[in-house]
Amino acid sequence: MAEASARARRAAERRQQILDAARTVAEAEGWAAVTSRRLADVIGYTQPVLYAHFAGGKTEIMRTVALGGFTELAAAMRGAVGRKTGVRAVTAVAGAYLDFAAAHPSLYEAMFQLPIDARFAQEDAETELRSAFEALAAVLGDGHDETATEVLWSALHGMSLLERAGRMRPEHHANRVAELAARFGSDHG
Amino acid sequence: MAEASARARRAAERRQQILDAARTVAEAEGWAAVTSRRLADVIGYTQPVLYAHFAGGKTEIMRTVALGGFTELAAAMRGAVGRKTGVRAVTAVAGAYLDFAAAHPSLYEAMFQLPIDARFAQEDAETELRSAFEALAAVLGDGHDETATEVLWSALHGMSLLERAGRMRPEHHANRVAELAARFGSDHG
DNA sequence: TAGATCTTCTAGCACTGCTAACCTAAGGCG
DNA sequence: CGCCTTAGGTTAGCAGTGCTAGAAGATCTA
Repeated sequence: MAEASARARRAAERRQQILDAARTVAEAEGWAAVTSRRLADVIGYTQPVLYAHFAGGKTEIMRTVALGGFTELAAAMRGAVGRKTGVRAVTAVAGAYLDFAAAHPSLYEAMFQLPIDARFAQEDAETELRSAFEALAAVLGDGHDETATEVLWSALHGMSLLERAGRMRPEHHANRVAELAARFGSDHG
Repeated sequence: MAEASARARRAAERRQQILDAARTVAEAEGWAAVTSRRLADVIGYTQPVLYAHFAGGKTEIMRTVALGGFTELAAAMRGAVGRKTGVRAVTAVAGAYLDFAAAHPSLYEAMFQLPIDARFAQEDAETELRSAFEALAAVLGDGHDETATEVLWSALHGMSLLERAGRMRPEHHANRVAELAARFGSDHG
């Protein structure tokens, strides 16, 4: 028993090591640099060990990293909003969202570029995704169905990607957030 | 001279062949299937021929395909809007945009996932990009600076990606377009 | 017809994700 | 204690990727 749990613990530790390595390398050099040989090197083992912990290979590793990202994003949004309401709440959540995407571009990429196969506005979605969606829905206040939240999410997602891709004028970042908050912070039929 | 132009014409034809092949294969099987060997096969030559026409390799081929996509997108948006104004114009342009993205997912992917290195709201941007941006700006009417257009573009871009990724409820597509039009079709300080 | 040039191919490099087969070290048990 | 099973790790290799150097072939020029 003690042996078995020790075994399991060591396995869990290495599993976490792999995830940490993947995220670290990805953030530093992009996902293209996250190769199986590279990860094996970082954790001090050889390639096939990765497949012992993640049968799905690189894809499953990315997916796991991505789910952790949703948890972090949800926390960041909730922390930024606090007890604010209306335009101020939307401004806060938008700022937190865009800051998160800008600070962890590779993590964000894994979260959205990857087919995680789940809708946000759906009860049986992964709890990580659902939690992030609800943090966003909260700022729109009552009287709004989930459609409005989907649209707000769309705008934030698109903006973060276009800003990162250099398609938006960087000096107008604050203006865009204000514009967005004005259009989503007050009511519309 | 006639020989030289014949030579040039044949080169241009093969160049176009390569672009067509890339787009066809990409639309059918995704960009991962667009390999240099595959393209060479389709046009009936061997790999190195591709590099004679596109020194930048696969990246340059994708970039060229992408620029053509912007021209098509701009035309689709202008055609859909016609002489409409206000909420009806935004609805039309949003519909055209999202339809385009849904109809040509791989082309759209190349247009935005690739670092084309240009901002939309910028005078010296590639004319293809600039044209598409202006088609979008037109529906917002006068009295709006380019910030509002950037935000609208963000929302459309994000929505098209999230719908394609399966993160949005498909049956609420029309609701999202209506929601978006309501928030962008009327004035806001 | 001889020579220069332009075009195309063969062959191969260094890399990718992934896997089969072997080898070794540890744990369970008579 | 010593055997035997099993889990964990390794080496070696497959099929595929983008890309390129150098040889061979076709075509136009003089």
